[in-house]
Amino acid sequence: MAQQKPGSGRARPPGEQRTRERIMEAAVRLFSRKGYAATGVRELAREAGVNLAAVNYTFGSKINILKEIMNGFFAEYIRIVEANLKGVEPVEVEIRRTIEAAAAYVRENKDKVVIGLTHLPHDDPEVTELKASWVRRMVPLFQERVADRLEQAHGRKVPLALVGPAVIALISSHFLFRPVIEKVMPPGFDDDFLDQYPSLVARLFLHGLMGLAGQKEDERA
Amino acid sequence: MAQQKPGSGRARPPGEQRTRERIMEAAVRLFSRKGYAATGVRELAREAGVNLAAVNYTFGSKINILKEIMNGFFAEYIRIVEANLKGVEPVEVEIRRTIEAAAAYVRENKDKVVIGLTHLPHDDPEVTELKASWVRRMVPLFQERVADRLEQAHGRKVPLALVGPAVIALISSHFLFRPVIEKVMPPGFDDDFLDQYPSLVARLFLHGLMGLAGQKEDERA
Amino acid sequence: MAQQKPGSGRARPPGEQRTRERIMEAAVRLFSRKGYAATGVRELAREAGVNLAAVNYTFGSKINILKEIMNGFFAEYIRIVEANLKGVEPVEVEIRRTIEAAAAYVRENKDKVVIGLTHLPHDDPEVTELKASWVRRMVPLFQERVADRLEQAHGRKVPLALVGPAVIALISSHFLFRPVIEKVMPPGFDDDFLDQYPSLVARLFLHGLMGLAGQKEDERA
Amino acid sequence: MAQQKPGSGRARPPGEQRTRERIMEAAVRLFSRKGYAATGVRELAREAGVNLAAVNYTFGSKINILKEIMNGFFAEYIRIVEANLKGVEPVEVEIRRTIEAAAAYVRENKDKVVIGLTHLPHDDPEVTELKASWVRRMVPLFQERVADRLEQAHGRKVPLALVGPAVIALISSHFLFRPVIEKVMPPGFDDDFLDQYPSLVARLFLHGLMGLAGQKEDERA
DNA sequence: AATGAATGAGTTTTCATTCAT
DNA sequence: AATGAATGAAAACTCATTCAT
Repeated sequence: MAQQKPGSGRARPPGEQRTRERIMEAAVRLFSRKGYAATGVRELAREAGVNLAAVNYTFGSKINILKEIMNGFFAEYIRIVEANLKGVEPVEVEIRRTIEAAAAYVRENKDKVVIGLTHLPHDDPEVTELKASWVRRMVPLFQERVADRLEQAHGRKVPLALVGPAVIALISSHFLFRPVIEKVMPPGFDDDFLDQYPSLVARLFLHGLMGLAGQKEDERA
Repeated sequence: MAQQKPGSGRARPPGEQRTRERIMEAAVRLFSRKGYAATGVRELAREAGVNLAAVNYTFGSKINILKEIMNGFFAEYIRIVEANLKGVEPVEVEIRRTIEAAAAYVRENKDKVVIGLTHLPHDDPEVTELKASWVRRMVPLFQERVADRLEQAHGRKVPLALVGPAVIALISSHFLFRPVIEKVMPPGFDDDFLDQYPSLVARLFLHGLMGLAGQKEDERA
Repeated sequence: MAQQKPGSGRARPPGEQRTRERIMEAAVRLFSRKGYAATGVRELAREAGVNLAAVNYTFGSKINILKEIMNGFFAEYIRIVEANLKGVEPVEVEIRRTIEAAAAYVRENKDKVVIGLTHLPHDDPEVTELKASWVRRMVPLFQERVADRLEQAHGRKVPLALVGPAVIALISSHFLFRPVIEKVMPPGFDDDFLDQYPSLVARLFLHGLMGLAGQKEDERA
Repeated sequence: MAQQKPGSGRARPPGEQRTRERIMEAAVRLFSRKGYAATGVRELAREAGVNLAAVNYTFGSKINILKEIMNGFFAEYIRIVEANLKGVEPVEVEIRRTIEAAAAYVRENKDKVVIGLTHLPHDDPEVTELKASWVRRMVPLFQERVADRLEQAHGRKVPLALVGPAVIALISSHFLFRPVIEKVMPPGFDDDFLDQYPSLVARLFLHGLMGLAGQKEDERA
């Protein structure tokens, strides 16, 4: 029901098979601007330029669209982490590269990220479980390839419950506040800011992480 | 339809003027768990233990409850910043103290923070403007008391559009993911994690900020 | 409950006893513009500048305000008819004088008239009965002092079920359409139209009535 | 709240596309008895025998039903006027024929007429504008084909702001008061009254109009 | 495969009225 | 005598979903 048969050769106007894609694009746009709950299926269909019934016909139900968006986002995120945190180069180098890659991805997929971060269906067990299952895959990854190696190198434990959420929030924070930032900052402020974004974010986080892992000098706080 | 037998006036024991507070508390709880849009006024009234009509009677409309929560959160946040970033002690000391105070506040007001961070009425101009007006007050504060002083001290500009959102997202990130973390981490993982939380967060961010402001050594990235 | 004690000498700010009057005035204005059902008690209280509860406190219920307005209008209308249709002068003269007086009253009390004419509570037995009881007083009046005398003089019956409603509708018609007329006619169109109004209306109706009562010449129609 | 078990699609026997018509009929009945504002959508749906949501689904909103009724009434009214006031026969003949036709239409469509006459949304600009736009089409029609010709023939101007509203009010007046009349008159009073109605009304108004247009004998008033 | 018409359950908000003070 | 706070009921409308075609 969620998987579409691609080349069924039906007598439909060509280029019209894109119903599914158009709905997805509209959903990403709308969910990220108004939130999942505030977005109606009618509005979604209108924005996508498809028939109202096509939404449920294609995805089975509204919630499946959200799930698909989230799965796409988390899958790509974890792919980036796995591709860069291979454990063959120095931790610092790998971490920096990972964050830069993730930040670049986030920069190009602002909307999906905002959805993944802000959706709060803490009551809907299905969605919470979906999120949890992805996080369960990330925890050992971070534990082995970041936390353990940092502890070995610098002697301090870094708490996963802090840095795990922190990376993702840090990377996304600018885009989470984008609509407000645009109202407040002078136009053109980000002409090259976005170019530097991945590198800036990586430096910010990497230094923070090192500070967390290392130097005992700041114990009294 | 011409003769109506309506409600019967006040019913709960007199002196029970807590209606407003009870609605606010219920709203903070529900909005932070399900999001503003997904929370119905009915549910809100039930959770608060007040009459359905009391919600609109007291607040005029649902959106005003959200506005009040947000105003409360931002007002306190800015109060903390102003109280700690006075410009009399070394920047680093002030920054650390500010973040620790903010993190402690966030730890005690998880729900309000989550609401302020995740609500996405990027279409509702009133709410976006509310957020923007608070941010407009913060920008010069951060500029003068953090960015400028750091530039003087270490010679590098720190981009406000990055670090501004970053602090707030960093401080809140753990609580943003809390429901998922609880499903994934072993029970009891945070017995003293929360105690250390403000200090950990402060160290993480402060070192990151210093890395951003200082050492030119990592220019190629 | 509907009757107020006028000079009770209470220690209230002077000139403030006018609550009742202010509500009545506001009601006449609003009911005539939006209709009884579309006018809310809150709006009424706001327009009158009195407390919300004062409305029900003073009048017992919203419907009583309407009844009072209607009673006032019908009472004055019947008073005019009785005062002018005394049966001592020629019918034509009396009819003309009656209509002119009624039209003058209507001109000065447009709002009340519009209310009396347009309110449609055909389901609310109380209001229909109120209207009916006034009409029951008018029927014999018109029968004896107009219909019978015209029949004697000109030989034809004039149907009361036609001319009774007709007079009142005719007299009021201009004001019933006023808001539309104002949009359609050039400004200033009625600078002296309203002065002539009673006389014009009287002529229009009187001639019509005579045509109805008299000359057999137009039998085939 | 995340999984909803909603409605079950269409239920009534297929080919029963009468939903729209049934709603319209019920609306005409109810609006004319209780007024637009006092008629609830619930009641409307019940009376029409359709699902509650069907009302808004079919018409978009309650006000559109009213607009459609009014447009229908005014369109037919103007059609009658245009068909009969062609300017080829003597004015008197044409006027009489027009009024008789209009009165016959009104007699068969009492409810629509009552709605068109009594609805008072003098605040709702959309409805007032709708009325105004129809009246704007009538004004030149009456001016050229009635007022001008009468002035030529009898030498006196007839004020459009009086006679325009007057015809329509006169023709409709009996039905405006019908519910009251029925309570007051003896049963059976109108066994042939309604047959004669168009001809009576035409005579009443035509003579009135002539009186207005002609003989200077009653100048002092 | 695709859709127009419909559905039951829900939404937020407003209603006229009441009553303790 | 007057009113602020509250009430049950209903208002108009929208929801995601369904199903006959």
